[in-house]
Amino acid sequence: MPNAPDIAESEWSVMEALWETSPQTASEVTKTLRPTMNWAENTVRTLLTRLVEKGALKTAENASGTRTFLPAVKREACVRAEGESFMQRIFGGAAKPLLVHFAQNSNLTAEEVKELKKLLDQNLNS
Amino acid sequence: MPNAPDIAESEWSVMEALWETSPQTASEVTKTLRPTMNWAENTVRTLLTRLVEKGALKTAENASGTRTFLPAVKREACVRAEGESFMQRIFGGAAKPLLVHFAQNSNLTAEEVKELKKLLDQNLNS
DNA sequence: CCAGGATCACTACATTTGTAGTTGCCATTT
DNA sequence: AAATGGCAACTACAAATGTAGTGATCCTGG
Repeated sequence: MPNAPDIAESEWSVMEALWETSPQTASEVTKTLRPTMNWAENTVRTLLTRLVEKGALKTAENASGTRTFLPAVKREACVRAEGESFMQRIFGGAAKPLLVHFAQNSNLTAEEVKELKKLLDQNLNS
Repeated sequence: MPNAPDIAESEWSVMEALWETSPQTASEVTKTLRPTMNWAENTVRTLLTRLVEKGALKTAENASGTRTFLPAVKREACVRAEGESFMQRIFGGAAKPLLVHFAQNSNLTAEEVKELKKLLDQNLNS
């Protein structure tokens, strides 16, 4: 049981909302997402249900007895899993070409470059 | 029309085979992929057809009049598109967090770290 | 007490993806 | 000529995804 279920693209937005703030009821999540995704409430409910089935979310009840949703998996774990899979698919699993690609295709500020270089060094010493 | 069509995971293997060597006939591609993906030839043909529909591949004929396939889009463009979309989905479109993530989650050799740092610097000066 | 909004649990339905199978046609091989 | 082997064009079909709609309940304000 990989503790990071497969999360589809639309589902990811829902997860983000709950990683950001939880627990939330279905309608709260809907409102949270309203500005970005203009989804019908039922759409959000479907996604929530699927995520619970996948084990990505858990449910609980709030004071008023309404069901609320909260993450059952850590964001970091899911990011790692997605990242792994992406790296596998596109870069044959190798981190360096991936880093090269993004390093070359991004406009980083001098500040960011500095931070990244520091991180790279730490990565070595650890 | 973004010149980089959406390429699914299985399809990606087919594309890789053709970016590596092209043109190839359907059965050649099948043989090329045989070791990794153990696909029936019809499976490969289906993927090839879909990729042609998507505009990711073109066809031509070889000397013996058999249809051959070859990329219609550059690998680099597709990698960029996939990368964009991934960065968008998982890191809200920001390159730095993405780079931080992969820098931290990869075991790079001292050599690789050195190269990457150099790249980051170049990225700045350009 | 009754209507209306909130919740839930189902159902719906087109696309995309993964993975083939079936059939028809042609050129080659006994 | 009949059978065989490739190749092409369709068809198949289930699971996953995106995006809802419907019907049953329940609680709440008039």
